[in-house]
Amino acid sequence: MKATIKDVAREAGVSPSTVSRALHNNPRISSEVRQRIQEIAVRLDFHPNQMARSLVSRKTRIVGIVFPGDAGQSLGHPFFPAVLQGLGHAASERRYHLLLATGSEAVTIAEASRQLVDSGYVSGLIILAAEASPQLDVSVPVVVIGRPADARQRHYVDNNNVAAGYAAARYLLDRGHRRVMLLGYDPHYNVTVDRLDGYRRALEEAGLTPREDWIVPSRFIHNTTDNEALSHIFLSEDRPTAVVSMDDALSIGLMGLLGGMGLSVPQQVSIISFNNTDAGRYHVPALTSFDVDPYRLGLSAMNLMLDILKGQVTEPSALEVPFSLVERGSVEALGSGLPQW
Amino acid sequence: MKATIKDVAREAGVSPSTVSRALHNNPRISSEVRQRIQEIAVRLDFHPNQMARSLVSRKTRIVGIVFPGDAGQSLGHPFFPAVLQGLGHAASERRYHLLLATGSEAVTIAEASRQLVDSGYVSGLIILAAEASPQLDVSVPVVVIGRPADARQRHYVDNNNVAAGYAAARYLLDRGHRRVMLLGYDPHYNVTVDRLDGYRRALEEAGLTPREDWIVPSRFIHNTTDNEALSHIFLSEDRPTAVVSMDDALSIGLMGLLGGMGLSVPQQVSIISFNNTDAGRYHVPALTSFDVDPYRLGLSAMNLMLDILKGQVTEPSALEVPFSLVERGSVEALGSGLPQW
DNA sequence: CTGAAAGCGCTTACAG
DNA sequence: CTGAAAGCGCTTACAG
Repeated sequence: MKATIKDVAREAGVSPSTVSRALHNNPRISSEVRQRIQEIAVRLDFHPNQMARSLVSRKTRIVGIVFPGDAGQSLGHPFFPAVLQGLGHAASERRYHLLLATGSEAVTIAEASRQLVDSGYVSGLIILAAEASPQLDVSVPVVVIGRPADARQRHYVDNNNVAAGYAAARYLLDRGHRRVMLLGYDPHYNVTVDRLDGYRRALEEAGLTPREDWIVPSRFIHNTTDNEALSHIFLSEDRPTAVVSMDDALSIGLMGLLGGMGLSVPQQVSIISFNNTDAGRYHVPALTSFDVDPYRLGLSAMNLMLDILKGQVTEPSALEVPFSLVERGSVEALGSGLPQW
Repeated sequence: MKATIKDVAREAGVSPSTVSRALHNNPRISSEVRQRIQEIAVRLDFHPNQMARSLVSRKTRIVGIVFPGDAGQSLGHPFFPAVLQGLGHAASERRYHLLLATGSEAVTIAEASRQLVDSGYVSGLIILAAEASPQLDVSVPVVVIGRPADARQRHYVDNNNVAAGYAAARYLLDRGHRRVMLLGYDPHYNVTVDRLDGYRRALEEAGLTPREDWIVPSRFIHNTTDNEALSHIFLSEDRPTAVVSMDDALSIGLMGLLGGMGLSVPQQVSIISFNNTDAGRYHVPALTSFDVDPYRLGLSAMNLMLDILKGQVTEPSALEVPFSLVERGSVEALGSGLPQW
C-alpha cells in the first residue's frame, strides 16, 4: 500500500497539516521538524497523491496537447513529433506532464479541447498548427502554435511566416525566375495564408503581378492537391519555371507529376520547399527547404505556458521562432545548367 | 463556474447520490428520474470532475507512455510517432488519454515509470521498445512493446523478431549471397538480439558459420556505430557482399561509408534493412526494408492495456504483430548486374 | 510554531 | 427506488 500523508504524520508524531506544510517548505514550520518529516517521507517512499492535491488546488501538473485533424493522423508528418519533443523537454524540466488529446476521428480542435478541459485533467492547453479560427472558450490558459485568427487576444508562438514566404519567393527571384508558382495554399491554415502574403509582396516588389491561377490550393495537413489543375498549369507553354511549395511532401508529389510529364527538377522547374523533412533530404534531387524549427516552436510554447501558469505572463504574448533555409539541389538559377528545352 | 454534481442535484430536486447513480446508469434508479437527471446534466453542461472521481475510485482514464532513452529524443525516429498514433487511436475509442513521460534527460525507463506511477495520474503504463531488462515493480499494470527479459511474466506485444531476422538473412541467401554481415546488434535491446538469433539460424541452415567479427554492434536507439570496425571489414578482400541492417538510418550511414570507399549499393554490397522509413524510401538507392507495423504495435498494446484495466485479461499475454517486407533497390542477386570488380 | 476542522467533488456501502 | 453519511488524500483558513 502506498504511504499517505497520515502515515508520515503518525510516524513523525505530528498532524497531517504539519506534514503538508513541511513538505511545501512552509517557513512557519521549524526547520528541525521539517527536516525530520522530510526524512521520514523519503524513508516511507511517500509521494503526495496528485489527484487529492489537484482536487483542492484546482490545478494539475498536466498540460493538454491538441493536434489538428484527427489526433493521431497528424503525427504522420515529422513536424509534429518534433514539436512534441520540444514540448516534452520543456515540460520535463519543470516536472510537468503532457496529456495527448486523442479525440476520436473527425473530432474538431474545439471539441478535442473541450473534452480535455472538461475532464479536469489539464491546467492548460497547447494547440498545434491551429486552423485559422478555432472558437474556443475554455477555462484554462491556451497557447497556440501558429498564428490564430484572433491573434491579438491570444498567446501564441509562430515563425514569421510572411517573412518566410517572402524569403522563399525572393530566393527564386534572385536566381532569375520570373514565373513563380505557389503550391499548397489552404485558407484554413494561417501558415499558408501568411506565406502567400510574403510571396505576393516579393513578386510585386520585383514588378511582377501574381497570377491567381498559379496559387494552387491543397489541404494542408493532408497534403492532397488537385493534380488536374497542376497538370494543366505545367502543360502550358508559359508554365512556371519555379515553385514555392508549402511542404516537402507536396513537393515530392509535384516532382512525381512533373517527372511523368517529362519535366525535371531542377533543370526545367525549380522548387523551394518547407519543413526540411527526411523525405525531402533523401529524395533525388534533394529539396532546398526551410527548417521552421519545430522543436523550438514546441519548447517556446511550453515555456510560455508554464510561465502563464505561474502567473508570470498576463498579457497576450506572441513569440517568434526563427526559421532557416537548407539549400540543396532542387533550385537552379534560370538559364544556368542544361538548356531548358 | 463549472457545474458540480450538487448543482445538478439541486436542480433535479434529488440527492447527489442519486445523480451519481443516474449518470452511471445504475439500474436501481427509476428510468424517469434517470432521464430527467441526464437531461439536466447536459443542460447545465455538467462534466464530472475526474480528479474527484479518481480520488475515490483509485482509477484514472489515463495511461502513461514511457519512451526509451531521453524521453523526447526517441521521437526523432519515425518508429515512435507511428506507435504513438496507434496508441492514440485505440485509446480514443475508449475515451482514454495518453500521458507522456517526459523524464528529464538521462532518466532511465525505470525512473520515468516510477515517476509516472507515483504521480498517481496513470492507471497503467505502456513501455516502448524496452531495453532488455528494465526492473520495474510498479503498482499498475504494464504492457511493453518489444520483448522484455522476463517475458514469461509480462504483458507485451512484439513482432516475431527471430522470424524477421531469419527472413532478412534468408532473403539474401536466396539471392546467392554467402558473405552476409549483420549491422546494428545491441545487447540491450532484445529486438536486435532476436533478429541476430534468426540471422544465425538462417546462415547455419545454409551451411554457413556466422562470423563473430561480422556482427557489428551499435547503439540501437542512437544509431551510432563504430565506423573504424566497419571500414576494416569492407577493406578486406573477402568482405561481405550483403548486410542485414537493423535500421534504415544505420543503412544510410553505411551507404555513406561504402560510397567513400568506392563501393556501391547494390552492385557491390546489398543491404536489407528495417523500419521502412521515409529516409530509406527516398534515398538512392531506395532501401529494401521491413515494415514492422509500428502503428499496429501501438494499437495492440493499447487495446491489451485497456482489456487488462477492464479485468478481462489476467494471465500474462504476448501478442504478435506481423511484419512485411517492402522490396526496393538495395538488394541485388549475387552475380547479376554489373561485374563485381 | 502546530493542530483540529472543514472542504475540494465525487462514490458507495448502509439504511430505509 | 432514494438519501444521509462517511471517506478518498490532500490543503488551508482559523485558532491557539
